[in-house]
Amino acid sequence: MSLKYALLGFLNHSSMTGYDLKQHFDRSVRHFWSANLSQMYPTLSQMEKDGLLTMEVENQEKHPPRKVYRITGAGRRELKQWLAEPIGLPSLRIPFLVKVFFGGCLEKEEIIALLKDHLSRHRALMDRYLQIRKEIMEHPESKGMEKEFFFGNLTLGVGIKIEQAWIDWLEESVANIEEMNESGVRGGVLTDQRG
Amino acid sequence: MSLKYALLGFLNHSSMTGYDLKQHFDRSVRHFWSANLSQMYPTLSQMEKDGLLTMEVENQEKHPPRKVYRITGAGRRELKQWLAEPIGLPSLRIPFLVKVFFGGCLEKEEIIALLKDHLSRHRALMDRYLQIRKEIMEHPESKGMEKEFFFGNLTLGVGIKIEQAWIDWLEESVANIEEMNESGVRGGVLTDQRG
DNA sequence: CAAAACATGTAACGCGTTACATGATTTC
DNA sequence: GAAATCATGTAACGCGTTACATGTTTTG
Repeated sequence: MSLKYALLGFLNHSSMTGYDLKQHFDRSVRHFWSANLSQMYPTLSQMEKDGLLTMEVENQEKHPPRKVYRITGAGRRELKQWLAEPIGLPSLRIPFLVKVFFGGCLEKEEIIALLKDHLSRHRALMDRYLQIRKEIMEHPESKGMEKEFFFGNLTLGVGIKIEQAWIDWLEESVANIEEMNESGVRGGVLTDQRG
Repeated sequence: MSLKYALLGFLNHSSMTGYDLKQHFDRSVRHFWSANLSQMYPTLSQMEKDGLLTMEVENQEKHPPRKVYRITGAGRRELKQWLAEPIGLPSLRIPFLVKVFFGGCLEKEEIIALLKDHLSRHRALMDRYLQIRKEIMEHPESKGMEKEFFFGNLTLGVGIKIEQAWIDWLEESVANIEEMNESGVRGGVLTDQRG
C-alpha cells in the first residue's frame, strides 16, 4: 500500500484533486510507480475517512465540481513515519527472463530475435530517461526548486543505471549466442528440447 | 499469466508433481520469478482441464498420493508459441524509490540511514547471486548439462548486473548527500517540507 | 468534426499472498 | 521432542488493471 504514501507525499507539498495527482504521478514518478485514476479515487476517499486528509468541494460552472484534498496533521505524521522506516526489496516478476530461461526450447534465431527486441525496448526507455534528465537540468525553475528536483533526479539516476545494465547484458548476450553459432557448438546448447 | 508458462517450461523437461515444481522454482528462477504452492495447485489442475497437461496419481504407502503432471502436445505447442513471441517491459513498483523521492521530508541522517539499509540488502542479494554462480560453475554435472545451465546462468548474469547498478548508485548517493552536509548546502535540500 | 483535457466514479476480473486445514515421516 | 520434509488443497484478502458509465469544453 505505497500508493497511499505516494499520495500523501504529493499532498504534503500542495493540496489538489485526484485528477491533479494523476498528472503528478505521470510526470514525476512514472519510472518506478504508476497509478490509475480508478484506483486513486477510492483510495483518496478512504484516506479521508481515516482522517489523513480533508476534502473540500469546489463548484465550477464549466466542469464538474473538483474535490480538493488537503493533508492533515495525522496524515503528515503517518507519512513521515512510513518514509523513515526501512523497507525490503520487492520480489521481482520478469516474464522476459522466463523466456530466456527456457530459451533451450527455441531456435537460435528465435532467441536472438527475442533478445534484440528487448534491447530496443530498453534503449527506448533509456532515451526517455535521458530526455527527462536533460529537461530537468535545463529547467530554469530548477534554480529555486532544489528541494523538489534533487530527489527526483536521484531516483532517475538509478533508473538510468539499471537500463544501462540491461542494455549491456543484452548486447553481450546477443554477441555471445551469435558467436557460438560460428564456432561449432551447433546442435549443442541451442537445439530445442523436444518438438 | 507467466506462471502457466514457467510450469510448462519445467514440465517440458520432465514430468513431476506440484511439490517438485515448487523446488525447481526455488532453486533456479527465484531471482526473477517466485511462486506459492497455493497458487500452483489450482493452476495445474486448470491446465489439466485445458488439455495442456495430463495427470496420473501415484499411490504411496508412507505419504499422501502424488499427482504427477505430464505435458501434452498441445502444452508443448502453447509453450513454444509463447516463448517465441516478444513481450513488453513489466511496469515497476519500487516502494523504496517512493521514499527516496519524498526524501525532502526527512532529516539528512534519516535518508542516509535509509540508503545504507538498502545498500546492505542489495549487497546481500549480490553475494547470494555470486554464490549461486560459483556453485553452477563448480558443479561437475555442468559438463553434460550445458543446455540446462547455459540459459540459467545467463539470467543470473542480468541479476548480477542490476544488483551492481543498485550498489553503485546507492554508494554514490550516500557519498553525495553526506558531502553536501559539509559544504554548506545545509538548510537547503535536506530540510523537511513541513512538520 | 474529432480528439484531448477536465472531472468524477463503479464493477468485474486477474494475479498473488497469507492464513487455514490435514497428517505421516524423517532428521536434528 | 521439535523442526523440516513430503504432499495436498481451500478461502479470504490485497492490490492493480480494464471496462463501463457520464458529460462539458477546449484545441487541432
